[in-house]
Amino acid sequence: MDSKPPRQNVRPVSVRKVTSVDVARLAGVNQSTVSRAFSDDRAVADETRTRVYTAARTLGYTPNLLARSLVTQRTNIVAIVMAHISSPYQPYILDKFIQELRAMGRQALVFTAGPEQEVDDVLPLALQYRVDALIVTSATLSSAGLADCARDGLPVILFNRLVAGANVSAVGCDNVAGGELVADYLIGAGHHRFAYIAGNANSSTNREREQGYFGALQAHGVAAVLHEPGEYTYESGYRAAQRLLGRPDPPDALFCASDIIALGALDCARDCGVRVPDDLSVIGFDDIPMAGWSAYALSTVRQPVSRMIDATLAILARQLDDPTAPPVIERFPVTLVARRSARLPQRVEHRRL
Amino acid sequence: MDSKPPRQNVRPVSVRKVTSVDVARLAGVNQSTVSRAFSDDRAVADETRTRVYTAARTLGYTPNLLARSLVTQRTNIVAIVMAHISSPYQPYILDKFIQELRAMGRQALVFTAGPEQEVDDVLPLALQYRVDALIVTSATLSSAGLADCARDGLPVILFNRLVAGANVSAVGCDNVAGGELVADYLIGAGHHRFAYIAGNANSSTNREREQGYFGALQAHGVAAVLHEPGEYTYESGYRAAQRLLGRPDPPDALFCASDIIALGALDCARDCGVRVPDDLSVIGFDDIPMAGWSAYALSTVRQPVSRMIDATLAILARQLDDPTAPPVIERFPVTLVARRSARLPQRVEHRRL
DNA sequence: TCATCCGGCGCATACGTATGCAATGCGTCT
DNA sequence: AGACGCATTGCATACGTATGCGCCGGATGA
Repeated sequence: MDSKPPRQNVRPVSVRKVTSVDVARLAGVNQSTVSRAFSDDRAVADETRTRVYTAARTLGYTPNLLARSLVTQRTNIVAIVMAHISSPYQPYILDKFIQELRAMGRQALVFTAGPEQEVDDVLPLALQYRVDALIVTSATLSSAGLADCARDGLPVILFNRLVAGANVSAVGCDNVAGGELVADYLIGAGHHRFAYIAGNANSSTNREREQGYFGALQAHGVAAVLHEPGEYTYESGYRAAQRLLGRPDPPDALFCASDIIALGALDCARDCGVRVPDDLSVIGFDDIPMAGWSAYALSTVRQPVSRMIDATLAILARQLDDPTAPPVIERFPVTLVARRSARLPQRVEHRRL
Repeated sequence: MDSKPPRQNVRPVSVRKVTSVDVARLAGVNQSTVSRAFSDDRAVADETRTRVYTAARTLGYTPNLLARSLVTQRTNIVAIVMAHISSPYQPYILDKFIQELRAMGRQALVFTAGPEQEVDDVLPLALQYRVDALIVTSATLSSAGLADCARDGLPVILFNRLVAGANVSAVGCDNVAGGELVADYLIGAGHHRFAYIAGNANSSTNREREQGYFGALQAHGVAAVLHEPGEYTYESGYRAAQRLLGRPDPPDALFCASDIIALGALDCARDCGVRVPDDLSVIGFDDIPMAGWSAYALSTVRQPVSRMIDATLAILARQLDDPTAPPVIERFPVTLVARRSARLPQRVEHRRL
């Protein structure tokens, strides 16, 4: 009775394409009923539902989310655009995002911007897949593409980044306050010769941390501060520290734009025979896991990453729910985690005596 | 003349859904021509093509890859299933995979298996999105789901993992030889009391490395070897080292199943006042970037990661090209990178004298 | 000059699912 | 008893693109 054309498939391997129609036929129902049974539509009798499920199981049916997305106009896919994942702060964030998104029933399509690549280069790719939203962790100062996306109703959320002009949501920490915290701490510890190793110059995080640090130092009457350019890598931190420590007038207090930079600086100090924190205090930013390792015991500024990620996803959910919701900018407070890479401020030492 | 029902959209925000039909209308051609113009089908005149392109640009048209995938039966999406990305060896791999996949014109849908989650749990999700292939980096000994996938013609490639029984492709390094290398090296350095800190017990990498290490030691007549269970984390390595160094008969040679474990062990030794490598030699596996940092200078076994990833993608391309291609298993040789965390073998020391 | 061929394009249909609407059957209320 | 409401299901169509087939016109060959 099966009058299908013989030998349609050339290859013996089962090119199995079980559709809801097949399931419907086996279960003796209409395709629409199968669809309803699988989209937890309550309007289907329990008895029918189980019949559909067993039929689906015997056939090995899996709903095709692409087809579903085509009609529902929702892919349940969120694009995550990052810079190099390699930098050790990113993977933790990425991991958490993926886990949480899955708990929300969404998947993550991950895009990494190459070394010289801008966000705008990978944006078209993401749009082609009709992702529901965009989470951007990549460092960019401005992006016409992002603004376009937001204007078209596609939720865009910047994580730990700020894009000038674009009317998009953003979640970050108070980088300026973090820089100020570090300055106060170092001054309180009685330091006199200050230095800063920068992260990527075109990133908002670097700019803000630098601004807070320099501003607070100036407020305390410190005029001259050494400034070394750099990027967010271990090697960059190492080399910048080499330049600083090789000077005739090396600093005794060093703030690094991120922990990974600070670790490089610490290793350089170690290799140069500079004692930490006796000769040099070093403070980082981010509080990555390695900062707590006893080889470094890096004093650093901690951001509430978990809360920031939760906030990001909350905004995401809201925007997905109501595309007309206005963009939100949330900043979280930071705290200074004192470990052993920086001298303790005087007042703390007094208290200890 | 436009007789569309008025006020279809409630919200003022442009719910722009520009389709190829819209572009076709503006360009004065048929929809199929637009499709051809965008799928580099040569059967379209240059003049027409540019007309289509300009029309698309003015409308802000972006091809809908979901719809395309529905008919072409190809999504150009590859699923990458990982364990925790947090472990510092994974991000580098992930980053490289994503970059290379994009160079191939494919995107990565990343799934992370939770702590207690098996690959089989996330597999259905991946299948629903009709991914073209599956790259699995997660640690699993056996998986019925993977075998099913492979049987259904979906290319599955295991990276640095081996799944018993499943007839799937795999790329890895020679973990057994690596373990042997370490054993020979430590014996050559004149050590007598050996220990091993294991990674996750149910991972093939751990089993193989352990097997090579213990086997070579036995071949050299070493009978008793301390064995500490553990998992692939810094903390686990730290605690295992604590247990080992707290013994009345602590080891003087330690092989850790991975670098991240070794770093924990090194920090524990540092905190315990055990000198490395004078009192204790430590060797890891993987050669993650941190192994080269001067705070650790970890001697370790290096795998040719780049070549392994390239091989993986080559297999992928082949299997996508011809689904009937048989599964391949490739193993790459490893090398021992001698740094300063382990005593040098005697013969080298002799040569130095 | 006519037959042939081919590049270029339109027409129609398929991909797999969701969903509004209608139809059916059953229970309940007046 | 008749009307009405509700639950359940089928029917038909839409989502946006790719592609086989056919048509047309111009170029080429004899």
